[in-house]
Amino acid sequence: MSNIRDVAKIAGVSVATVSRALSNPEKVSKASIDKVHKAIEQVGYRPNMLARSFRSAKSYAIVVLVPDITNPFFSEVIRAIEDRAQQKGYAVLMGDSRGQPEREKEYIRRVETRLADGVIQLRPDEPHKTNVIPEDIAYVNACGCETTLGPRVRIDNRGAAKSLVDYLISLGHTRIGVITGLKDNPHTHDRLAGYKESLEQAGIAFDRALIAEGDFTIWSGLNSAQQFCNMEQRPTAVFCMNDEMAIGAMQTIKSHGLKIPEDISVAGFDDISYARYCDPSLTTIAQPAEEIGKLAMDMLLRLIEGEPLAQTEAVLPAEFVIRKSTGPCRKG
Amino acid sequence: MSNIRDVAKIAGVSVATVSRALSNPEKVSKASIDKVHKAIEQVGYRPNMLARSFRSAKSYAIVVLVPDITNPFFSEVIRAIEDRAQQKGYAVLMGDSRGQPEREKEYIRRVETRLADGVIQLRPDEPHKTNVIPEDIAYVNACGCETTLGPRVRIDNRGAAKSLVDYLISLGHTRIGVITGLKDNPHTHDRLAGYKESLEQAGIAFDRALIAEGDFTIWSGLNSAQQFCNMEQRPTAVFCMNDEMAIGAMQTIKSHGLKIPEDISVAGFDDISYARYCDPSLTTIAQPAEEIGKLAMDMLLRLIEGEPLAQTEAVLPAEFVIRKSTGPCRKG
DNA sequence: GTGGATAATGTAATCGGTTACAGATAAAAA
DNA sequence: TTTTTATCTGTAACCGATTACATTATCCAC
Repeated sequence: MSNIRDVAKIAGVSVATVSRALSNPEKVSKASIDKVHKAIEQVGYRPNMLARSFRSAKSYAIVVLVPDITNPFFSEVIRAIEDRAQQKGYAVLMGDSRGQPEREKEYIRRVETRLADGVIQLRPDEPHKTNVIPEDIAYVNACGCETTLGPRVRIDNRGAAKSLVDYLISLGHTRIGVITGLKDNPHTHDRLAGYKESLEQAGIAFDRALIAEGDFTIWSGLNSAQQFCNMEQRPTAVFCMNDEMAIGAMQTIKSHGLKIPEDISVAGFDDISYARYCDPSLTTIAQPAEEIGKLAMDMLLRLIEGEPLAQTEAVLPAEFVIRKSTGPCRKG
Repeated sequence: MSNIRDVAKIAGVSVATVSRALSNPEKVSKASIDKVHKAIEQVGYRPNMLARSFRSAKSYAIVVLVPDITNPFFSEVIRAIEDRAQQKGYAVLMGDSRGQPEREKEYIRRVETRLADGVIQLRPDEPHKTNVIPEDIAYVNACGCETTLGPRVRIDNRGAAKSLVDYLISLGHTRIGVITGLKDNPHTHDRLAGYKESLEQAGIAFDRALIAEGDFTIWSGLNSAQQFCNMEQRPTAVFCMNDEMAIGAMQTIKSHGLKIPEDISVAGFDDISYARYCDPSLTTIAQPAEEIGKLAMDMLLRLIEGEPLAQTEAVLPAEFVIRKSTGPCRKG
């Protein structure tokens, strides 16, 4: 492997000139630049970026901490982050924590040990209580909630949930079931607040029996819907806190011989790509995954560069997408 | 930021002792180790891994080159790769090329410039013709085909496709449509070969009109199925070369008022998680994503360590999963 | 007590870049 | 011509670890 000194020797200039020819060409004469490039060509020189990073004390890499990369919503956000990062010359380290605090810690350690310059977290919570992110590392939460601390990008979960439930109520539904995420997940909290707000505004009493706890997996949607289907007085609509659970719920509902939306309306949250293609297509809240990722990356870059943030919180608009899985209440 | 010299000073030992206490504790006395740890605690020292990587000329990172991270099959493989990498102390750099050769090149450059120690490619082709991967970099293809060069992990695409078509034929189908991937994709080639082999063995003539070219997206499945539904003599079964296209095709077929599998059977490939939950659930070939990822990572590690590979090609078994989207031919 | 082996430690070179500083050259101004 | 200024280049220190090599301390055998 050839290094900068080899190139300098061949080109007949000093290492400083080679270095400058590559990173500050405006400080070097055209003649030298030509000689340097010719020499680089000749020996097949590739600068050792590890050395450069080491010297400049910047790794030009960031960590994306995500609970589960196979979740399509997360992978869309990651793609957007990666896109922006690549534009700015940064690499993205995958940090699939699988919900395990130790793994999360491991990745945060990468930042502390200078292998990455910052972290974007794709989880609504603050890092696990035992893994408080050190004050001095650059950090942005890209899946924030109302209660999330630190710089964050989020949508108005409560408002989005409310508008969705408002719509169901406008269709005549009064018994509206909910399949939530895990109880202590802030998204669950915010979206449930929107649900309650909507009911209250419409003068409909809150019924604990209509709340089923899921965990954002298809599987939990399947199970929770079971519970609704077996009730003597079934809900006429079900609001699922993500699309995966809605897809699972639809499966269960159909297997009970019930029709969607005639017997039960179903709505989801996120607008993953399958939402459009399931049967029936799913009414849902479209999160702007692309913008979330881009904006989070931009904020993190500012933090890394030490520039002040224009805003520590960005609330992006979510779009309400009406498809075929919701319809008028038949039972009046 | 404190460095190893600060720690040495506080602990009252030399930097060499501190370094050894951390990486070769068996060479240091217990007394020194204690002093070092106490000092580390005191100043909040975190070793600069960038310096370590630089010195040891290893980045302990690998690049995963993937055409599209939002593809659920890829993200499962990536998760497995990441899992193994983390176990072995390696980081995974996301390389979402979005099919663009320049981006792919950019990521390969990261390896050449020592920012990563190797590459795992999740695309059946060799790197784009213009981006030949240099001989001297550690490289494994995790989505290989019969024609893939270099170390590779793959399934028997041809055999899997054949067994699937064999099954359709055993159900009485003789007009079996195919929605392929892009024409020049090696997977398309291998799977089509399996299809033809099966037909030939059953004495069924190959009919060009039953082949529709897709591109592995849901959207292309939707469109290609359109073509089949409009034929005067429709196929009674459709083999889609991945699950996304099958999901799209089912959508189109149902929208034409046709029943699956009564009027048309549909089969996919990959067994992504939605295959089980779409309506009807999808008959498909389950690729062992987990094993593919793990094995590819293990092979790459051997290459990085300079150990010889036991085998340059690993062919893993694929499982044939029969669900509800396929049934006996009614017209037969 | 002496010699030799073993264990523990320290000094300083080293990895491959970047960059402060100084020196050289050339062009412009006096 | 001399001075000033701008442009270009080179020397060498530096980043923070690892590690070869040298040194010292410790222990055991004879």
